[in-house]
Amino acid sequence: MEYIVFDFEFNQGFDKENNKTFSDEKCPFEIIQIGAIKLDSNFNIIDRFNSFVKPNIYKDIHPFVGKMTHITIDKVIDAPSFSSVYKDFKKFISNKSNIMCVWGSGDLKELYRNINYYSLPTKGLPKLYINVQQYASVYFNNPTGQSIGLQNAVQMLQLEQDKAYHDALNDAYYTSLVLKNIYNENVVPDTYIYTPVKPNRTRSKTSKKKVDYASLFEEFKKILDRDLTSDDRKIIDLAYKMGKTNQFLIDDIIETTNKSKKKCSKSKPRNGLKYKKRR
DNA sequence: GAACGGCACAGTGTCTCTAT
DNA sequence: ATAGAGACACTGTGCCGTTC
Repeated sequence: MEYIVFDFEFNQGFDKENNKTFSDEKCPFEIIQIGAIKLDSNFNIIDRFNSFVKPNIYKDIHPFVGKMTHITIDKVIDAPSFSSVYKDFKKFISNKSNIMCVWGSGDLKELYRNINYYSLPTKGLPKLYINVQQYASVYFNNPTGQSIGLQNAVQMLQLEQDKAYHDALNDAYYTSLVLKNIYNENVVPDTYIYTPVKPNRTRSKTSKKKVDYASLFEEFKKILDRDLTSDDRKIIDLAYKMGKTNQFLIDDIIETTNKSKKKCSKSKPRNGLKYKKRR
């Protein structure tokens, strides 16, 4: 039994004319590099895989991706197609009973999404996988819901960092080091079941509600029977948003309605202000 | 039977983090 | 920049029991 630790670099669509990111719903992240490390059962490196993938969905490298990964269009333009690299990658995996190891579950999801996009067969891909990030978060006692980054994990383990991050092969290498260092009997492979993201679960920009400030200010103008100053507008805006949080409702008011009382007893009280400015 | 409250649960929105 | 996950807070809804 061997471990296949892998990592991908992705590209996204970028509209140069309008300076905007766009995405194909079927495949928002196109794989442009596959890097992998093969480990034996004692976590010794026995093989490596590294290949760029010629972009087909998004023909240019997204500036954000280019800046972070240092991948330029020149590096990938003559690279083999995804189907060709995928075929080689499956050869590298070699055995269906090997265990796939990945930093976060996102890479696996995107792998399957890319495979589905090109209608390629998944037969031969191992079903068992280890999400190293998940186990690392537990290992470092990260608060629930807060997953640790790869670089942080490597730093916390005081491992040598002689390779650049955000390179598929290097990141796979660092992931394999982390796995080797945190591995214990509690680290058990899980079965990966690909579930396509339901479009209605993702937040759509069109359904997001906006505050009708014109009507809101007009209403206050009528109530106060005067024009509003810029300070008035700021206060109204803030009060409107804070009001929606119910943060200044106190027990006495809550007890008047049983429904609210129940809700408050069920929910943990928050500390401090509930209203925060959005990023 | 209608109205209401208690309760449980599903759905939704927000925040914060990660990934590229 | 966008996408996604997980935690949490809150809302809506349906079922059931109680009261009038």
